[in-house]
Amino acid sequence: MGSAMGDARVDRAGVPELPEVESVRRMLEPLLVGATVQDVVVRRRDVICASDDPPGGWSRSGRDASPAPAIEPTALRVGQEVTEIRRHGKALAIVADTGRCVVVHLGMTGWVGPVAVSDAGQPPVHTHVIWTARRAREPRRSIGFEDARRFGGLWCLPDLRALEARWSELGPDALTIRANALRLRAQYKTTTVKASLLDQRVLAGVGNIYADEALFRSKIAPSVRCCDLEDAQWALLAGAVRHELRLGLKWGGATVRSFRRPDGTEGKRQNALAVYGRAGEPCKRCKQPLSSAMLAQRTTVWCSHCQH
DNA sequence: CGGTACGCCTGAAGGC
DNA sequence: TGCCTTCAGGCGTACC
Repeated sequence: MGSAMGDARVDRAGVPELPEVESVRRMLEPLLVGATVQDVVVRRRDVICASDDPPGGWSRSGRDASPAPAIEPTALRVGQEVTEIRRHGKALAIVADTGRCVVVHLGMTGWVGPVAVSDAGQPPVHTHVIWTARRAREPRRSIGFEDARRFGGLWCLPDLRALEARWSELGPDALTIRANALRLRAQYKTTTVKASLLDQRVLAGVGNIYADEALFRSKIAPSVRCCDLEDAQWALLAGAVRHELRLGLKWGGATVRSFRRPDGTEGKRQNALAVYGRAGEPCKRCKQPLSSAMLAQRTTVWCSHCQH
């Protein structure tokens, strides 16, 4: 059935946060770097956004009905060679030797990887763009961008300068975030620490799951205002963010739900989550039932006994 | 500035 | 079993 044999399957149903995106990047690197693009098929044009949309932004108004994006969708043109695959926060960029690149956002259900063609020769329904590329002395490979819910998208940029400009509007990458960098960006904010962790302009890469997990690890309540945090707490928080993201990466980017390993067995990371999805269940530290509330428009779970 | 609500979209999961 | 509702989520806009 699938042509994805041998490749580490990352979670497709869970929500891609930084570890999931980094897992995809690492999986793509050996497949695409050094490969020459031989074909580009755009099966759904509206997943391709205009290059001047705001960073991390989805200009819905410019998607469905627009006759054509500002830049031709095939920024990764036939004949170009892929030189690298970058990541910043939750964004990926496939960079070509010409400097042109395609920024990929996975949204909620997005994925990039080998296309599993059906017996009838059809790619999965939600595979919207397919690049066929070939490295010297290797078979042709079809790599697809799929995204059932289409909260994700692709942006075609003309050069690396445009990529850097775009990413400079995001906060520092969460995987290597240092306490001072985080504190300097958020310490005077009157918003809650949870909202700031989710704000990609403050810190790039953290989503709802890892925000709650990092707050639990650092024993900080999600509703605390940034400006009320002590220096020591910023240090704890930055360390907890790095720790949780690295843990997620170690598990192959598994988050929750239908994480499957290449052999089809269930992943184990979901069992390792301390608070996310465990509202009402006992805290792993103090055994008191975990609290749950909407904060920053997100379901938030924490231990009111351990976190202050 | 911040906060709140809503929209986008589909599939999984739960209720009846 | 099958239909119906609810929920999940990143990130934008609109409005207070």
